[in-house]
Amino acid sequence: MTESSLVPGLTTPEIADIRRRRDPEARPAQILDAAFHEFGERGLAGARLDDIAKRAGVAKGTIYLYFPNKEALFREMVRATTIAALETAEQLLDQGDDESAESQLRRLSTGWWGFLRSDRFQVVQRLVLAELQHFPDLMQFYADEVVARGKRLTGGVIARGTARGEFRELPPETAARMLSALTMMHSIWCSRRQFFPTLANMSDEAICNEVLDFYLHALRPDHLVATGGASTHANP
Amino acid sequence: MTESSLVPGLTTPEIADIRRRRDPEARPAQILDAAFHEFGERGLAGARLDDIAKRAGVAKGTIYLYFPNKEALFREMVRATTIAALETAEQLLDQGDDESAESQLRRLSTGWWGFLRSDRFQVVQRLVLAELQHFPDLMQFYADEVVARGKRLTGGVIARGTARGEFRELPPETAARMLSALTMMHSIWCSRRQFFPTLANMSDEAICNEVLDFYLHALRPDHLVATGGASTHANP
DNA sequence: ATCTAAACTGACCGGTCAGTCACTAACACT
DNA sequence: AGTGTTAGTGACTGACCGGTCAGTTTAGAT
Repeated sequence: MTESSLVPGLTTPEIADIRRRRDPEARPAQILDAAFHEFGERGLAGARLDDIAKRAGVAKGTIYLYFPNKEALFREMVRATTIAALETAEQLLDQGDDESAESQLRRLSTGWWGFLRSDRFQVVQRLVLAELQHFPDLMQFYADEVVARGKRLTGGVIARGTARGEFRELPPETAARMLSALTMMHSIWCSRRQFFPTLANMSDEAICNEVLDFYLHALRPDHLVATGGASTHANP
Repeated sequence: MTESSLVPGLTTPEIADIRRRRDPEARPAQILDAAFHEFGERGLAGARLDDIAKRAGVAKGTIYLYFPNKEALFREMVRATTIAALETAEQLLDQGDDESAESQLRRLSTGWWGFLRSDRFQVVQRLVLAELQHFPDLMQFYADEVVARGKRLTGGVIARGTARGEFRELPPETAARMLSALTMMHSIWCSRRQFFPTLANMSDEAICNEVLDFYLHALRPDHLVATGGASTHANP
């Protein structure tokens, strides 16, 4: 903006391409990206379209070329982010079939944890908790596509572990839900680390391991005598 | 408003007391109560002072007699609700010292669960997750007064259990945090029951028990052979 | 009855912001 | 160069809402 191509006919095509070339295909993603930031920071009511436009590097009017109104932009933002997040998560699906269920679960959970801790997911999670009650269809979408899918995946691994006698008898759905609860809540707390003394001086990885150790202990068959080993007792 | 006391001199004192008596002392609580509803529903930016006033049965101006502005009202609302919630929770403190740690923990957690599931707490929780990042001092207050206090209480019981050999060796802080994570996340999910098929047809009590059974299993000493018993396997 | 202070009211003001639209810029062709 | 089409702009509008304040009502004192 400060320096401009004052000699229109003379600007080399490359430069012109870079800074002025119109690329309508790219616009929606650009706007959604900015919306992601602003909605994440301020929520639906608090975010201003002017700010979203500024961040996206377009005029406010341009937003309305691609989205009918603020609410639709919000919906699309949640949808798009959720889907993008899912694609990331899906890459965890590569199964090591001959692994023990425990190590498979550890691998899966560690990947999942990385995903939970990503910026994008933190924002989506906050929005889901704060605002999605007013958008039942979005909530349903999220519940089906994120929650149910994740639960099915984890549940499968656990069922396999139970069948192999690695884990105790427990409905896979329940077991999966418990793992979800532990990891999701910890990921929420992690993003507020400053306020929780104990978490403040633990690394993300350490927290993930602590959760997993705890969780796997709860899955151990009653009759098995676990002889120490996996537990981490590092602490203040 | 529709029917009025048109004969001022004749209204009996009692009736006058009931419907027209001014009671300035009561106003803040009344307003806070309405604010609780509206902020809980719409968030800080989304709630309208006109609506809060209407719900409180006062004029908008009256709010400004007791609170300097919207933000202060929000802060006070969170503070007041948190404190009220704490007082409720504190009543759980009556200790049964000779109980087993397990049954004490169960009693404590069941009470705590009831608290988590209350309307007031659900709202506070949503607000904490959604907006308290913008109010670091409130967040700190919440972390210290609610989270830390709760953790200390639970941690104490667990430490006692560990000392008595009922529970395995595990930092009480960690153990308390795991219980928190399980119960809080489940209470959040419960308030969105419709979207989670499995939870939809479980009672609050059943969910609480499921969580506790799972949790206590994770606390069992490695060398102990638990012979079934407490697990609930009711399921679709 | 009259007066006063305190409590309360709600029309109003001014700033903010979602949404609009008349206009301009860039490209794609002849 | 000329013309049509598509993409993009940003000043503007009107609704909305936080905050104010001149005025009204009430409780109680005299």
